Amino acid sequence: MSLTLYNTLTRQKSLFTPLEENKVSIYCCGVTVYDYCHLGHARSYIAWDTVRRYLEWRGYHVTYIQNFTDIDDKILKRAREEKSTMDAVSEKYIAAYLEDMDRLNIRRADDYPRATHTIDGIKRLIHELETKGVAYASQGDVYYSVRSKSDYGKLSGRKFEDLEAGASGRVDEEDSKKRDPFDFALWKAAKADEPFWESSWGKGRPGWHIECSAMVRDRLGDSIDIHCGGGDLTFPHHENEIAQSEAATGKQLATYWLHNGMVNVGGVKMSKSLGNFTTIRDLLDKGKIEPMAMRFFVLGAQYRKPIDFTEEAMTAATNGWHTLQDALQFGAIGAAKLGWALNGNDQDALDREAIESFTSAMDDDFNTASALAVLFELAKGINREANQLRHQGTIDADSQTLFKSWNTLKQLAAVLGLETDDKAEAAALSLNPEAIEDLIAQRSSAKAAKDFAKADQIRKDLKEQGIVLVDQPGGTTLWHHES
RNA sequence: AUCCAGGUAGCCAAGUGGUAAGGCGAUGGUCUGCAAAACCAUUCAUCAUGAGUUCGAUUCUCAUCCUGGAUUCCA
Repeated sequence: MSLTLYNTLTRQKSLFTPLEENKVSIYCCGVTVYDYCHLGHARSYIAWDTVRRYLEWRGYHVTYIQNFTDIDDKILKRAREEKSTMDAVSEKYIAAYLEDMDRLNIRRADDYPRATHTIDGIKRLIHELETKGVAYASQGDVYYSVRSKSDYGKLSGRKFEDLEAGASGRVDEEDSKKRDPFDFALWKAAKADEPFWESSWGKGRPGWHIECSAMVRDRLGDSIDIHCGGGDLTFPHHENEIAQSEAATGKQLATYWLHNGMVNVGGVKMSKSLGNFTTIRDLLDKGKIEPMAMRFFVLGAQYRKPIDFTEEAMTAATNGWHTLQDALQFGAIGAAKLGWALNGNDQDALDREAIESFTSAMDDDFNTASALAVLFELAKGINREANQLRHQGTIDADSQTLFKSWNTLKQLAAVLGLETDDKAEAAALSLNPEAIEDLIAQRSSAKAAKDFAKADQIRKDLKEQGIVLVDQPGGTTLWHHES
């Protein structure tokens, strides 16, 4: 089996071959920190987190770098609005970003470089481009000369004629400083009351695209394996990154370019500028959806496809996740009633067929939707046995076989970042079984005396503590933890 | 307008040159004093439209229509 992925650069799926055997370097375009993250950001970073987890599970040693853009017009605007400073605004939203992503079980990057911490690298890169004659200074600004690069447009599939068609009628205030309207800024002269850095071109700050080129080089080198980000960054951002980096180094910037599809609302892209966004913390804090259900929602479609955000979809995702969650939490029940030893290191007890199906789904450009079907197959078997155990006190399957299914499910779900809260599980299991049995006995007496009000009250009380009672034929009552 | 991606059951969503995974929902059933939950079963697809290639296409090619993204900050 071999991993194949869709490369925006070549417009087709191709075999994944890292530059260095068993090692993968990933650079992911991060957020501009001037506001809280919305579902669109969640989708993107859940997708890349899953890619990273899968590659590691596949045996690669992954280095994952993601930047924060902390110098930008919108941050400055926000700072003025909040009567704050650029730094304070950045810090606030970086902290918020990390909080949100932690809740979605998105693992922290190996490093989070920031534009403002990479000024030297940025200036050095611009100087190199100037020396090579592909960049020029103009009234305190520095521009990249797009036409100096013969393969400009190779990532987005654009030709200059296409660009001209789209640019017609648009007049940029910077145009007077540019030699060509398609040239873009590497360095911008400082405006009054804005933060700036000293440079040989005068006081100023970096343009948007250059920071990523500099940070990739600084942290990962001239060439990396995977560069990823939202599909809306393909042009001009990633196109320009390629232009700058490759002009400077003469080497290919990234072998694979991966782009995730957008989250739509009512058929239109969710975006801050349109104002049709719902923040992650709003969804999570208001109990509209659980973190893992949000993750499940995102994983329900292949990462390149657009997905629609609707109330209905949130409900469906929640219900779907609960089905998997039930099966995942069966481990605790298995330990309590079937004597399973959960030491978290059961590499041998795995369902090979399921592992293979899962791997072949994920090997095909990270097809999480298809991979989830494998999880549901496993969950189905587990939940059926769980039902037997709850209702009859026994299971049909062999305990070891069942353990194998559960163990496989647990591992594969973790590869997708779908994990249950073990602490809550443990807390629930710590309730005293004797006390529960005692209450069940009281309820049985009440039922025998036709005092159904009392019987229902006992059942209700237990329910509030997470204990569900199931009456059996013949008068016995089994109980289990709510999952 | 140009470039890119896509149009699969009530909804979401995989996939394949030989008539199509999975999830959600719905319906019925098991169980029960009544429930709830869970489990079991079942239901619905001329795979956007037209043409072409082929023994055969939903899957390949072309055209058309529709949707989204990009061309301006954007995950």
